[in-house]
Amino acid sequence: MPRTSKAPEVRRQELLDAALELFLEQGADATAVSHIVRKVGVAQGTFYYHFASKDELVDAVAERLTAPLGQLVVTLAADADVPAPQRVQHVLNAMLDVIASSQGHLEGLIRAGNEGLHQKVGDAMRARLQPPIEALVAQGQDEGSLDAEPVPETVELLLTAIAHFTRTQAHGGQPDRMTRLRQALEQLAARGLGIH
Amino acid sequence: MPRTSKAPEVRRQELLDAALELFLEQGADATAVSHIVRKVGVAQGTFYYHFASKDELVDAVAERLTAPLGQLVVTLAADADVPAPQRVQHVLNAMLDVIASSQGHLEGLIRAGNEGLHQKVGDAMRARLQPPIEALVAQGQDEGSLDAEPVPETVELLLTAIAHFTRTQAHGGQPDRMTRLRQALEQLAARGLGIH
Amino acid sequence: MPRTSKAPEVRRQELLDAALELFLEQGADATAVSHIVRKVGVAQGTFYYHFASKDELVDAVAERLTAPLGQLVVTLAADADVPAPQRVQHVLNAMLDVIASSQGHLEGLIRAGNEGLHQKVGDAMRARLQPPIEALVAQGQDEGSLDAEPVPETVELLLTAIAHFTRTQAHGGQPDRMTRLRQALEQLAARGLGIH
Amino acid sequence: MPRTSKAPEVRRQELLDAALELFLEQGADATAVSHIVRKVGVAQGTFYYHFASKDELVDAVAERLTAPLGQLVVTLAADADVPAPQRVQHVLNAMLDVIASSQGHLEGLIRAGNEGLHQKVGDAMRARLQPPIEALVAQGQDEGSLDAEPVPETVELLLTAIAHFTRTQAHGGQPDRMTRLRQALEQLAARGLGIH
DNA sequence: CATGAATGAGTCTTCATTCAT
DNA sequence: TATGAATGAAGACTCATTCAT
Repeated sequence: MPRTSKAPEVRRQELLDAALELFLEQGADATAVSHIVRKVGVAQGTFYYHFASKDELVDAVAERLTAPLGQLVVTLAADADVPAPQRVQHVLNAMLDVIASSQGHLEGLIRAGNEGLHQKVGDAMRARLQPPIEALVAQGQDEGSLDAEPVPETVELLLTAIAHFTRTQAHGGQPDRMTRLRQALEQLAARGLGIH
Repeated sequence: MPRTSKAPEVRRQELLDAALELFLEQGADATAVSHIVRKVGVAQGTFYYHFASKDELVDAVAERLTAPLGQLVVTLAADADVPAPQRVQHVLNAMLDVIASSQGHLEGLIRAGNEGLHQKVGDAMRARLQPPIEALVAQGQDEGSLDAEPVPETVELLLTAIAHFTRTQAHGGQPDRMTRLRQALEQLAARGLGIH
Repeated sequence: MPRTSKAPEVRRQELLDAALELFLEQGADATAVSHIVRKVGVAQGTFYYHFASKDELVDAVAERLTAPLGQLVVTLAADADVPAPQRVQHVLNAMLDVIASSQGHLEGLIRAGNEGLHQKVGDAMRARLQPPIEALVAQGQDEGSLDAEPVPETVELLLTAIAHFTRTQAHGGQPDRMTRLRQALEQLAARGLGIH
Repeated sequence: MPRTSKAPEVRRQELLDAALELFLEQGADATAVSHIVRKVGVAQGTFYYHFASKDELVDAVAERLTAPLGQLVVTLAADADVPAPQRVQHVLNAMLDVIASSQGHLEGLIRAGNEGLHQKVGDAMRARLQPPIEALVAQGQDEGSLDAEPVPETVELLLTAIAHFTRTQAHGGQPDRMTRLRQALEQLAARGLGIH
């Protein structure tokens, strides 16, 4: 009942935070708008002042989950000081490291009932990572330091392999299993991109 | 309201058929049990006489979608007359051919709201295809005609790449796009498995 | 469909009233939530805004049916100006009077299909009446003006006899039958408590 | 599918047995006809060949639960060799003994969801026990060895007290609690019937 | 006597969304 | 900006009962 007014971005942030937490705990489908507002301590209507629909919220959450890794990749992929083949390895290593250390979030993301969000995050991730990596590989291809024809599709396929790595990690893959999977992945990338 | 009795397998089949169709049209989540029975022309209770729950039905549908390709792969992968490396190519070709010609089903499968079924089919597919292909690759590895260490994980990753191919096809990928993707996939497989 | 907003207590009251009426008419089990909301003229969801479940509603109704008699007894049993034995008689008389004049409600309460509510009301009633009466009798016992060992259990049994009186009244017991039953009950109480 | 034909009474018995067991385990309301037939191993329709409705079955079960104690009481109450006041004590003792040793059945009977059956058994019990006991007390009253006016109603009230004893036992009353309750009950009966 | 597939009305409950204040 | 009561369609599932064989 105390009517607490806040700047729109702040409220939106609060709602986003609460939603993310709940989504990871119980799945996005299982999280009702009423849960979210209760957690934040605002009225049901308030939610719809800040988001047009629950769907918009889900998109925003997906976007947010995607940002950190995306930025990291962009940064590393653009590091002109490093030769393309090595840069690819750097990017790949960094990604796998981040993923390996994100089990917390990931576990929530793949829980039953979270298929929708899971898919959305996956798509957003792919869309975000494809361009910088593709550019990097294309450069290597041009220089002749890499050999991966056709470039876009090869990168695409490797990204799905990484997504699978992520999913496996999320499902609580055993350490040794993850190690072998990483080994397979790195080898597949190296061979697939013609890195020697 | 006229009471039409049929053998359980027949009714079950009818329900399965109707469900599959609706799932592909509007997604499994969006398809209510009531829709299915209406389509078949039986009472709601009849559904629950033949399936314990909607979930059981979804599983049955997933199983059904998965069976044909699964059997094909098993058959080809076991053809001892062909050397392992070639057999791998055969299997891969066959799979990609089947997928390329299945756009109808696939399109429905990946529609928004079908994430659950999509996931289930994907999992079932992976579970089904992994063993025969893994065995085949392992044999090649033993013979020295292939080089893919570690075998299981490498196969795993290639299967996810195939899944991505499937998804892309499902999303109505343009012919030239599909061609390049197929090219990339075949090259990735060949290199990843050490086929020369 | 015109949207009429009311204070929660008011709406809750309306729903409670409607529910009570329907429960008495057709039994709580036979009364669907849909009946109640139809009667009040609100949407189904409105019910669940005010009550967490049908069960909570039933409890609230039971509580409500139980309150008046409970308060009366508490008041009379605490009247220190009257000697314990007489006070017991007062209390007993008052209870039987109230019961005798409540046929309307009672009849509905014991109808077939209302066993659940009936039981709940009975239990609530016992829980409510036992303490004040037990205290009263214990006091008489201490003073030596009553003789009822063991006190709690004796009171308990007498309360069940009263419950039976209530049930009989509810079942439309004939006046002369009720008279004799009351006579038997008063005598049983007097003798059982050692009142001379 | 093997069509096993049996004498009607036998089948009825089987169904009755299964039903009783299930009722005590999970409550009569919670026990579907389908559960019962499954347990017996017959088809759904078979049930309706032997019972007109589920309700009739419930009645039959109630009747059956009621029989043993009923016969015992009839026998004891008619034992002309014993003076009425003592016979009353015998009957009371026997009843309480039986009840005290029947916890198994009783527990099931009062479980949540069994209110209907519970009520029915209670009513059947009262109807069965009232006549012989009333006759016995009336005889004592005529002889002048008892003093309980009015007889029928006094007996009625005592029977409800016994029912309460039963319920308490069923609810798993602690031994000392049961002892006190029994003491209170015996005293109430003795005093109420004017036995010295 | 028995089968068992079919019926269909009915249950409680959930939840994204709206709107008057 | 915010409130919060109200909406209403929709959902999965249960179960006593029937009936053609």
